[in-house]
Amino acid sequence: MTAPPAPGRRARKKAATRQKIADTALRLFLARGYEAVGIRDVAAEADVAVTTVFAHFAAKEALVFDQDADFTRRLDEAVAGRAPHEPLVPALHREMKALVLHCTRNGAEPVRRMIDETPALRRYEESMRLRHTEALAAAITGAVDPPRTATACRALARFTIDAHALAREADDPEGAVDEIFRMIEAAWAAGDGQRAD
Amino acid sequence: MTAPPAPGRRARKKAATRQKIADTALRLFLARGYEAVGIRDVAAEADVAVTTVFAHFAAKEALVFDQDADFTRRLDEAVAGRAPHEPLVPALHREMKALVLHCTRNGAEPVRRMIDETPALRRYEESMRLRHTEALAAAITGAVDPPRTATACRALARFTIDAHALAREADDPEGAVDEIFRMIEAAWAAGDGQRAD
DNA sequence: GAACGTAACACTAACGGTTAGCTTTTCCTA
DNA sequence: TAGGAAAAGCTAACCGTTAGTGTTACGTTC
Repeated sequence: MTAPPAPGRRARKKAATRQKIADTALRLFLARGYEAVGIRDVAAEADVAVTTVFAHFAAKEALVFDQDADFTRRLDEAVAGRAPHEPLVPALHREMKALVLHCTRNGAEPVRRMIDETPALRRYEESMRLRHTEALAAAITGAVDPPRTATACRALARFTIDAHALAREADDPEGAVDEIFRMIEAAWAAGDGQRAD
Repeated sequence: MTAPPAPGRRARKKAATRQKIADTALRLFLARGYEAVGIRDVAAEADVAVTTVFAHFAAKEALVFDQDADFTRRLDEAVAGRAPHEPLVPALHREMKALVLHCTRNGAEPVRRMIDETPALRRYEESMRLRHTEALAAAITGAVDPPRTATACRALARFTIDAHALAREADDPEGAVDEIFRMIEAAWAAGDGQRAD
């Protein structure tokens, strides 16, 4: 789907630079603390110019959320690419559970702790969720049959993304996802009396 | 509850300064655009020092969201101060409808349009919602009887705040609140099989 | 394979939000 | 009325971010 056709030296060097920046940044952040490390520190340690850092990452916070880029894509596929006549909510449930498992795996705890302790990173994560929510709402609106109201579709999108946020903070993330999706299932069924205008 | 005991000249002057800053800022923002107006412009036009602006407002974005400060308080009261044995969700529904009405009243459209058009303000609003969500979750957890799981309480808090966000973007805000709360009611009832650990 | 177009990167300088450090003014209160 | 403290001012800087402008290295085309 997103297969690299033929990387080429230029593309490989670009990817390597990006990776070096991300690795260096994460290492410094974990060693000295996110706020104690400046962009200029990262650039110097990675041996690149400050402008190069911003050519690869839109903001300082984005250095921390490097691998979460395919969040939207995976949810889109779970919605649009599900088996014919497979109900919508269980498909979201399944994919969300996989995403939560992926985010709570071993090795991610120090990063997660740093995010939880840093207001700027929490804000950034929440703004990422806002983007994910809007993308998911569009995917749901286009994929639900028979159609539902725009408000119901956008509510489902928000509730689904909420499940991710809530699960990450819960003691038992997997169990939390299941519990929340029981609630979401009921909510989705409750609005079923109404059809899209 | 938060009655000023005896304002005193100092407190009055402080409030006046704060008000002058907020009014000046909003006027300049609406006249020239949020991003085109700097903090130094606001300070100069309000005839105060830059540091004084930040003594009253935590950030530039907070200048726009001045009156929304009692959001948390109103929801808290709706939860904790509701009539004995009044169910939780209808109380939230009622208060949220009032809040949405208050935010979509005449006269607020230019500000709302500015917020919608400015990414920094949208991000800030979402981070305010994060705070509101946490406060509401705590209030719900302490007020629900018989107790429910922590996850269910926090989910209800998030869904409630979602209703606010969704309603503001909907064509018919009041109708959207009603529709979403039908979903929330079902979600809350669905989790009722489980009790707090 | 030589020349051209361009993507990636570097460098400098600045802008704008934000804060620290310190002084001055103004009010409260003992 | 004197002393203390809150409020506001001033200066200077920090830090994330961007614009402007070259410079290098790769890809492509003849």
